[in-house]
Amino acid sequence: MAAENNVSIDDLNLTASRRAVLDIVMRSEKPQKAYDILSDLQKVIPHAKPPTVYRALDYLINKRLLHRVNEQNAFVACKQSSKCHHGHTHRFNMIFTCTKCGIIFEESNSVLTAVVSEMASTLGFRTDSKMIECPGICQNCASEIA
Amino acid sequence: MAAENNVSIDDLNLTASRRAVLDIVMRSEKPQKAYDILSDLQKVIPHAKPPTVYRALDYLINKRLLHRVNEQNAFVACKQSSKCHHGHTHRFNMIFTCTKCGIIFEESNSVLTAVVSEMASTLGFRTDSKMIECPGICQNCASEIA
DNA sequence: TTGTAATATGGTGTGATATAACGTATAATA
DNA sequence: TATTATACGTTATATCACACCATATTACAA
Repeated sequence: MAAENNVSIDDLNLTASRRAVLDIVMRSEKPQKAYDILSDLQKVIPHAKPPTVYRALDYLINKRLLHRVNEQNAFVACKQSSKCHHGHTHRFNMIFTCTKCGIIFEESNSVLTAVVSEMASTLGFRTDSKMIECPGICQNCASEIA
Repeated sequence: MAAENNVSIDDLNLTASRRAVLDIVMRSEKPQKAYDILSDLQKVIPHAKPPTVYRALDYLINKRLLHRVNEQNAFVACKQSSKCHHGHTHRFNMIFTCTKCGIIFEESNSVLTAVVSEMASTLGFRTDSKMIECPGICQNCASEIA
């Protein structure tokens, strides 16, 4: 397969499909569904199939560039990784997910990190991803309901 | 439909299928998948179909008897509800989920509750379910890998 | 330069998860 | 009784995810 156009920085092998998937996800505020990503991807890589997307997503998640939002079966750019590498990766990030509109808020917090770390270690539990999810309703949707 | 066998306590309308689904989920330590629940359910209600299970699950989750574990697409009995109603329902419960074996640990903690409540209210975010998920690897699986 | 291992991709198919839609039955109540 | 709300039966389909096998590319050692 032609790999002349790959970009490799920082141990990152961004092939055409990986770069395209990363672009698609990063361009959106809200988490993107795999098959929506596929539709967009096919505009650039017409022969792309579901495995094309899932492989790229797996790779990018492993590289900590994307998160999977389990509550939505969807994928979003990692705020921390995309902005900087200021050494905050040991912190826990809370993802508040709106079950109405799908908007998410990703927040890091030292007290959160401390308490979750302690709970996990008490259980002998290893927490690799440092991503926590909390479902709920965002302010916007809450006001529309009321 | 015959509803003579329904049990209604505490505003709870436990029809045959709901009671059976609740039993199936409560009998297991680990979260149960919907189609596994369906298989078990069909031993009691042979004509049960996927909607039968999902309707019962929705109902039981709304009544706070079950949780959905998003990381696993599976369902588990709520520790708090099944044991008692000691007024701890305002607390946040963390569900640590092992991505290897599927075991979960549900823990409540006042510091966690305080910090998450504060983060949520800063964002104007309403957190109804009070369930937070944190994926990782349990001690057992971690030792097997090593 | 050839062999080989590691990685990435193409393409097919299918397993696993979830719900829409429509009709019917029952229960509660005006 | 008529009306409404709720629950259920059933069919079909939508959605999500990956196993599998073949092929292509790269890097590197022999």
